[in-house]
Amino acid sequence: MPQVPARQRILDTAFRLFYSRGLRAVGVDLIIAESGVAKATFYKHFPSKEVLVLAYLDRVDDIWTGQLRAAAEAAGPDPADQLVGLFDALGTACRREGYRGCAFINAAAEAEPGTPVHERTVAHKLAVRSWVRDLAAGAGAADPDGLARTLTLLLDGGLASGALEASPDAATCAQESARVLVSAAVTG
Amino acid sequence: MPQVPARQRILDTAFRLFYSRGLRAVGVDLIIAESGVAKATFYKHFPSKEVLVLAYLDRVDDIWTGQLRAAAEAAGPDPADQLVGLFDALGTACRREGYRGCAFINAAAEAEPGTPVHERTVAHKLAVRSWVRDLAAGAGAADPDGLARTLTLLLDGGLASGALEASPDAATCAQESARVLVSAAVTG
DNA sequence: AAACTAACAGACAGGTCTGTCTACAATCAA
DNA sequence: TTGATTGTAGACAGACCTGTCTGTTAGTTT
Repeated sequence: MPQVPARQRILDTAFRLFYSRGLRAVGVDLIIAESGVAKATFYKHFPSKEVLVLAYLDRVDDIWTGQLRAAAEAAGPDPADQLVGLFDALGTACRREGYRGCAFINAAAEAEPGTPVHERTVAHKLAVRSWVRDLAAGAGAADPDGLARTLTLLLDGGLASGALEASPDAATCAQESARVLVSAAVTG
Repeated sequence: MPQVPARQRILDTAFRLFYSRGLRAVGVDLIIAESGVAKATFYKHFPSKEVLVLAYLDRVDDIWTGQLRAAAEAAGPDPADQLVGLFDALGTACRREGYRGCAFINAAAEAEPGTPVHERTVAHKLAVRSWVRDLAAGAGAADPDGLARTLTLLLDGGLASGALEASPDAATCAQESARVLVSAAVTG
């Protein structure tokens, strides 16, 4: 009896390899070898590589969304504080060993528009922005939509920059700018 | 006598295909076929695919840097106006047919850290930020470094978002935020 | 005990990738 | 005319890709 089920081992390995090396750079043979699974087992759980990629993206979505919400809630009950606090998740991510930016942005860069991978990325970004917009509305922003757009721009910029230089300066800078923009949008 | 030299045809084709489909998705055979060139000719001008990719990135750097400077200068002589005006280049880019985001960010997503392609991307982003910092210093910002960091975050965020939804809302929103942040950083 | 399930091991097919190679044609300068 | 340059055309090698297939082993259920 395996300590960890085969499906889980495949997904764990895929998560690590896809994120650190990219989708096209990692073949199923490598995932099969590193997860210590038989090829037939792999294709039983994931009928094609694309299915595995989508499962990987779904897991990333779960994790990242959870981290954003946790960071926001840790900032206290005030939605305006939460809008600033969510950037703590960005700082934590940038500091993490092996950080390579946003898995969704990276995936979209390898997928053509209209493909499931690309659309999953669009859906993820829309969901995050929608959540930020709700916070902005709760904070009493004059233009919740605009504020959400701006803050997600900063967030995506920080995610993209973090992939290039591991310095967390971008994250703290994004957070400071968020503080300025939030207070300007709420009081104004 | 060919109207356009072979080297130019190869580079033009590579530019179009690499940008629209990604580096790994486009093989040299496709570039050779679409540029109407013999394989030996291709490898005479570009000893390896990576050399061609770097030449592609250099061209992107030339074009994008030129567009940023032109947009900045079109905003007038005041550096503070130029810091806001450079976002016009982002709006123009997002509106362009077949826009797929920042070629450098996309390239970095497909390249491992430490590779020439990745380092070329880092160098490009540093060069842009250095130029923005000079503008910020000229505008009399209290913290030119921080302002440059913030504005390039917005810029990269806009470039990344634009790859997902073709709407130019992100660009105008980024510009409005830039206006707020610049005036806050200059007067403050 | 027999049947079923899940997993293992790995050969195989058909395709694509990069890069090298040979052979041939056109142009231009000495 | 001869030779150098630049190009075309395409076969080829060796590696890697995804996905299918056969066959074996171990544990569970009936």
